[in-house]
Amino acid sequence: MEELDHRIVQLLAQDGRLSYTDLGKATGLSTSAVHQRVRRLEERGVLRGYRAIVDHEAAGMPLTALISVTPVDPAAPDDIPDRLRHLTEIDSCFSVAGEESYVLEVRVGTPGDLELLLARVRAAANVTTRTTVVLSTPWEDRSPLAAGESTA
Amino acid sequence: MEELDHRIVQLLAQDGRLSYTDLGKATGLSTSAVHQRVRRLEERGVLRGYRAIVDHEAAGMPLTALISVTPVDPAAPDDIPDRLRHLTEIDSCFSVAGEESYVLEVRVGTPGDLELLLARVRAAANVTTRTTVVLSTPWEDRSPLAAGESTA
DNA sequence: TGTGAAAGGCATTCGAT
DNA sequence: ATCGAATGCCTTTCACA
Repeated sequence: MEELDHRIVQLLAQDGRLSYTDLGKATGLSTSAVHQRVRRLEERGVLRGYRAIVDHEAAGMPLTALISVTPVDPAAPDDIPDRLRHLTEIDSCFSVAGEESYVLEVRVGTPGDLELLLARVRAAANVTTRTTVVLSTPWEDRSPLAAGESTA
Repeated sequence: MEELDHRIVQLLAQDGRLSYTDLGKATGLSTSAVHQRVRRLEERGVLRGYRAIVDHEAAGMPLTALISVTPVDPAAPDDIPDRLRHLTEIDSCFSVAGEESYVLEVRVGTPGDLELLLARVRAAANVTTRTTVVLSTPWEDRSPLAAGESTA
């Protein structure tokens, strides 16, 4: 990825609503030039979309936890993500190397909600769980970009 | 939070670039009414900003890992997040309950980069680490919202 | 890839309800 | 709180280099 595109991605990762006009000023390109570059970045899948960042506390989901998941039956076909996808409290689902198979990042309102969620996770996917409660989040979602090489 | 605001937040969490016009159509409000509500949600801190979602692979950071961090000296004052903040590969930093003190979500380009990052984490914060490599990510960042209660 | 201009849409403000 | 209208700015497209 070229330096100019890199810059554009970086700026949009910080402020997804930057206008093409401002993006042009920031990069020294014309409005239509940045517009074209952004379109291409979207088509290539580098820019996968735009989202509002919601405060979890304000959204009524102040409790974050990490749930490590192990299948009860290691011989069963692994469709665990499919079995868990309907649980909307699961923010992210990672398949991991290590003792456990998956790590789930979840958001709930209360410890009671977490207890219920764990029961639903175990029931839906036939797994055991090990849960780590998040006490505070010094920072989150900084979306790092590679420094300056080409991946053309 | 009221039902209408909830809906607005949900829509913007999915598409942060939705126009107020479209938001109005989706909620049955006028453009200026949704505009005012969004402004208030931003002021209250419910909507914390807008970001472009960047594909990690395309951004040159295809390797994700979770690093559990334990202080070498439990008596030392805990300024670990401050000591780690400059490491831009760290996407998120969670303070957690459990055997370890923090869990870091990191993105790097290669296993070699991960090795270097671990050395920098240990040196910067005087900690030991336990690393879990992410093999694949069935999904990520769904930003769940509380279902339907009032938090006015 | 880049530019600049033209057209239409949208954000933003305001007075009224 | 909501609406509808008015004004600029912005997006989007197009002809051209």
